[in-house]
Amino acid sequence: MFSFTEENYLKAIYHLEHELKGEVSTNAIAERMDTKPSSVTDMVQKLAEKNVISYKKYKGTLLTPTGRKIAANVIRKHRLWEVFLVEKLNFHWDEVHEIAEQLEHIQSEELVVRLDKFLGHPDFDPHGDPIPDKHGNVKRTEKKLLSECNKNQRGVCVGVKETSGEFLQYLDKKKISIGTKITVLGKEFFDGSMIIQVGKDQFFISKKIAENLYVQTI
Amino acid sequence: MFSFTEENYLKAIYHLEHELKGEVSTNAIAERMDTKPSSVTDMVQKLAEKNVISYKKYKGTLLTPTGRKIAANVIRKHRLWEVFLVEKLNFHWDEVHEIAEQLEHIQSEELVVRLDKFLGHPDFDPHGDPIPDKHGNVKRTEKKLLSECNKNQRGVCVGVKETSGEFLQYLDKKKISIGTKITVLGKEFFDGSMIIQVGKDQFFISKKIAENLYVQTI
DNA sequence: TTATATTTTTAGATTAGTCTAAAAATAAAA
DNA sequence: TTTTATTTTTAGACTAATCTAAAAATATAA
Repeated sequence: MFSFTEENYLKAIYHLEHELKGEVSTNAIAERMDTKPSSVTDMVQKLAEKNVISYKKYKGTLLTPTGRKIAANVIRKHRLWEVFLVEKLNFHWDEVHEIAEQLEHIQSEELVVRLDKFLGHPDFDPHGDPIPDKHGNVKRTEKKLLSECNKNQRGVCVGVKETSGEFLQYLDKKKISIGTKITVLGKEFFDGSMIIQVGKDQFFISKKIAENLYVQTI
Repeated sequence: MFSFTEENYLKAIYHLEHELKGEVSTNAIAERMDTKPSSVTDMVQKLAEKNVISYKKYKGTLLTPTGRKIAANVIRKHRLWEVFLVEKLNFHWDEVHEIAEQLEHIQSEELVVRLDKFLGHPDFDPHGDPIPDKHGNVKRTEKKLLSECNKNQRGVCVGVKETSGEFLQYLDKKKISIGTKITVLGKEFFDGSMIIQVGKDQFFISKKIAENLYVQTI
């Protein structure tokens, strides 16, 4: 139905629409896709023809509801495969993107249904980004940094900002991973350090740690 | 390195080389790939240029060792993914080919290593075809039909010839699937029927059943 | 508000993979 | 061994996606 390339354009426009909160310019797409503006013009004209984006010359583009659904589905597949790669094949968070970029284009409705079930219907990918549901709807619950949380708040770890090996190893040691529930027991205003609870353990973390952990408050 | 299309050509030539036990003609490739001979000529010239096949005008082609290795690796991925789809996602044997045709082209050495490990280093795919190892070597243990076995022979079920729903349901009922060990307890020369042992059960099967089950004798 | 800079589009070319139609080589039959 | 049939290759054209270079539209600045 839609080519590999067309799907990638739709995905890029989807992301840019949210980042820019409005029409997406030809140049913005070209930069994101690492291609030339003239190529983008050709493609958006083709996509407009297929009614997946609305496009007015010189005015930028917006996804149509159909286009948004297609894009969300590609993103759904991308994130489900990332969960698979991390949870089942033990890849690290920062190794899976390129592979998922390929897997997201595999065509099979049934495959997605079964993969989703196999993974236990996950809501977030290993980077903490929400996985769109089968209708293309996304739980757009803004993730925030642990450092922005206050005393007695609780959150689920949904991702990291920093992805260095040292940091990931630190988290491993502290048994913090995606899905881990964290409670802020105390916060020091002087240096931003915190006392947090993870499972049955309570321990101290520096501001630097708290600034690199994304949580979704609950 | 090699495109989706080039990989498919190499795979087709690999299979045809074994089926025809020698050079593969342009027409044979065209028929297998569902394309025109003129397109095949263009492609084999390109592949010869890249040293993955040897090609003499009007004389057909053969894989070079490099080409054979690439083809075997694509087939390895295809069959590993088929195992994944059947064993982990509970697809049926006859539903997985099309999806595996796509998955076989995903590029990532590490992915194959981990998938193989995750699946427990399987030797056969759900159709009973052997999975080439990482060097491209295949255990070319000719599978044979159960009907060709004699009294007291033992074999591992490695595949089916017939793939109708009724037949697969029959096998399910009798608890026969890939990897199941079968012993021929008796064989009736008059009608080719057999008494076989499967696990602790012993039962009668008709010639028709025995003619549609592939086993590898052990 | 006119001049300048930026963005976007058009025109024409390129590459991979395919096709049709016709020519050339090989194989089979008389 | 000629003739006929089949197979294979070449030549030229098409589509999708890209590019460069130049033109047109829009935005910015003097």
